Amino acid sequence: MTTALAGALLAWYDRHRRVMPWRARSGERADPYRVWLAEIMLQQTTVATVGPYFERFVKRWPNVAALAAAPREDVLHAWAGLGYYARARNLHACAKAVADSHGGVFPDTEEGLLELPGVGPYTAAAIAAIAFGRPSIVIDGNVERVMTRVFAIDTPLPKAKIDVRAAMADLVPVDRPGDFAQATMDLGATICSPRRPKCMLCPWEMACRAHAAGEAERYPVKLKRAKRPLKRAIAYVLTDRQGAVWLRRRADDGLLGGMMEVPSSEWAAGEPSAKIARAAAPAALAWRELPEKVRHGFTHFELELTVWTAQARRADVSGGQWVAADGLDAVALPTLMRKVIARAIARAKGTSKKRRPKRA
DNA sequence: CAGGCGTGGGA
DNA sequence: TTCCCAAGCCT
Repeated sequence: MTTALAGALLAWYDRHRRVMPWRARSGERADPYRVWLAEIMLQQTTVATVGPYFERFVKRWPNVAALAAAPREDVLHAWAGLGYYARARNLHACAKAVADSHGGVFPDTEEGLLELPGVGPYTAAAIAAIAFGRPSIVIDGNVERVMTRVFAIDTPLPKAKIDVRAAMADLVPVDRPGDFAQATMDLGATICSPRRPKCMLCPWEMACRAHAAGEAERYPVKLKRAKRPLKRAIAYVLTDRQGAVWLRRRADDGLLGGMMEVPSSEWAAGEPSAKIARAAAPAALAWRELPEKVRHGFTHFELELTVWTAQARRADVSGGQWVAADGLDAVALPTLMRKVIARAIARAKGTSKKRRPKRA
């Protein structure tokens, strides 16, 4: 059964369907591998950002078997810059699980999908609906916003998800669950936006209780977030005579897990003392401090790195690896580390004459 | 279960 | 500048 509400949304979706590389054309069956890959990439990440990454991944690894057979380092490297690197580690683990334990075929139920690494409640429901036509209830941030507005749900997030799920129970049309899922997310992304929602264009305008009360923007109700603390540290960029940079791999768990880095002192609240800076340096060398610091925002804190550079011989350090300047694009460097290295190399070449406005 | 976990863009 | 956010998952 399709309710009037769902019908109106699907009609809107049919008129405004957005073309995206991971989306099946109207009437065509979606490829579970592409749906899965896109859903993982889209977690907390914008469509615009994901686009080029998705294209590169499917071109290089056209199916789950190919991805499972790839060295993990290649996957991490291809993911570099996209953020939330646990996704990349889980992506590879998931591909191997599907290839090794499921005969190369994705589970076609919500419960089965939920067992896979990196696949949580949202992603399992989304794949089940979009790739397999299961009538699952798909709730992401967009859907939360849409539904808390339509039904005027005042419960603060994340608790509101319970109420949203209940409100949606009779809403999912069994004949087009995948389209319905994508339609509710598209509605949230394009019409029912966090600020200044375009209610006059919304297929649910007449039904929306928040809009009727003139307070759509008040939903969803959420608690205020604390301000992000600032941490500081020294980052050490060692180069050899040929310009190769000394890198090492971060531990597999935690921040930027499994990715490459330049060494740094402990990331802490205060300004690192000269003593700490020397003690944390990977070798006793003629270090030079760059005048411009590197700032980088993480989800829960802001980081300010002071960059120290030095020229070294390979015998000065052990462990890690030396990567030639023209090979840096070929390793799994997160954006933060690319910024630091770029700053150091620009400085070494004397090309960092970045003009900045004078400050009082 | 609250907090850890990236990044880039828009207001 | 600063804040918020964007198709969440894991522990």
